[in-house]
Amino acid sequence: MRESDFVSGFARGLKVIEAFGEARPKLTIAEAAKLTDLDRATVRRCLLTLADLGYADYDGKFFTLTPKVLRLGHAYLSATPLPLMIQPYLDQLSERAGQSASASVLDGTEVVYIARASQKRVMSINLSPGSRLPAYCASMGRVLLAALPETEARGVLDRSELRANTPLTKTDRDVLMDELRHVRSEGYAIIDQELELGLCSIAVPVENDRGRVVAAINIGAPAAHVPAAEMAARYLPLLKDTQKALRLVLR
Amino acid sequence: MRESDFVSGFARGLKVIEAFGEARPKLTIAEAAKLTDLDRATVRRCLLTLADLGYADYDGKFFTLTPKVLRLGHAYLSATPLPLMIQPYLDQLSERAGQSASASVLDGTEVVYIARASQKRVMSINLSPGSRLPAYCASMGRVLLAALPETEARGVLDRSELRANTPLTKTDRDVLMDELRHVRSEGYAIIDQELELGLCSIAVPVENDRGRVVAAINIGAPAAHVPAAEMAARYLPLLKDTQKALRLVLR
DNA sequence: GACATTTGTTCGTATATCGCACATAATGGG
DNA sequence: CCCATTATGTGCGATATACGAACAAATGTC
Repeated sequence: MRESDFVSGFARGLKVIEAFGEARPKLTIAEAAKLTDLDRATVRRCLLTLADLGYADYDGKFFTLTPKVLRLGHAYLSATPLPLMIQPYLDQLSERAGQSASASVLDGTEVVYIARASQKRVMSINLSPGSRLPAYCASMGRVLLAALPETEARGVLDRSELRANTPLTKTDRDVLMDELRHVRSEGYAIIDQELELGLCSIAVPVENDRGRVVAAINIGAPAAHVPAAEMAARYLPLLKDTQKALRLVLR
Repeated sequence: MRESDFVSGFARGLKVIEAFGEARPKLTIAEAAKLTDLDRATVRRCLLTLADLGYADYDGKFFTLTPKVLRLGHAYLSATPLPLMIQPYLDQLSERAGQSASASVLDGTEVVYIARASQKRVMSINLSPGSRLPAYCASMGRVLLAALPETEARGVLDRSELRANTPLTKTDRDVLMDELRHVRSEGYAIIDQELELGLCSIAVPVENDRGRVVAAINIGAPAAHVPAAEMAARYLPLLKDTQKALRLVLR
């Protein structure tokens, strides 16, 4: 691609949108400029553009995103067959398991939730389509990383900031690579409170009809209710059923 | 705002993202150009920019969005406390009712889903955060419009294209204004197959602790299973409970 | 297989945008 | 209340981008 085929104004604008998030519901021009590392004048123009288009509100001091930005994510969710296809299977899976079930894909070092069927809420973390978790300590992340060639998986881990979210979190890259090999041979991954104390999850890859891994699905359960050791016995058959059904319908 | 404070390259790019959707998972440059009414060369630059940033894939012919675009919508969902706060209540509501429950806010003439807890799939329409429905014929839309000053509500209706989605759809603006007054006095709205044949729904407003309406929640059910006349008796108490709980936690 | 049509790509130029520097306005501590 | 600090707004030259047209490549039609 030639350099002139790149619209930097567009790229800058997207960066500004992403500056909003978690702990930053409202931003001033200067804050957004710092977060995006762009010139204040540029950020200002982007924010005013967003406001003009109805993607943001401006009270003279703070900018806040409006629900209209959901159109952008929705463009993906409704345009991509995957979330649409998976959702009903996820609903059924969640119901049969009596626990929350989710589906995700890998994006860089993170897993991105593309669909979710939640049972009662057990996690402190709120998850919805678009939510992201670090891949290295999530069950679906392990499964998706295991599906990559070793060198690529290693690359992702190298780029990941390996934090010990709990005392149980595995943070050694070599240990994690061993774990991925284990996941690959077993066909599923179990996370025992590595992300959050009290939470276990089990995931399997979702393959299309050509055997390519296109996503992962998981079931999460409170450790108090379902010890990690029991996760496989209780939920693996259900997950495998869903996996099998999906393989037949995903092209 | 001065004209020079508008980044048209950014605006064009966003338009290109929104060109993807429902029936358009993959677009060629020419298709996207037609849909956005932009020059082919311009669209091409936007799409190549998206691909370069990882928001899109390009196989030489078709462009498809990647899960990375979910970051954009997620910037709103995670930046805005509302969806996060509501989700667990919605999950509980859905479970108790045994039907899908949703939350939405008003954006122009449409309601935008900000959270959803789906039970088995009963609707032909696929709904997820970011999905939009015309406000005039949706239960949450009625409730949200009823919360506006009369003149504003009327303004929204004037700007709405009132289509008769089914024989039961109310499309007369005066009839709708009467309906809004009724909704306001009763504190809930029921839609009997006005959006889609076979689908009923009931909604109540969600107020914060200062009594301001900040969203709406609803329960949808198949008309065959739950006639419109029974909606209130079956689900209004549950909705009112949730409404009351939310009023206490929303600031 | 030749022709018509559509689609993708390149290029020159008019125009819009960027980033800087400066002006102005708000904020906050002493 | 003043001054230091930080944030916002604006004019301008250098630079990047959009447009339209022309060309190249692919696709579809007969």
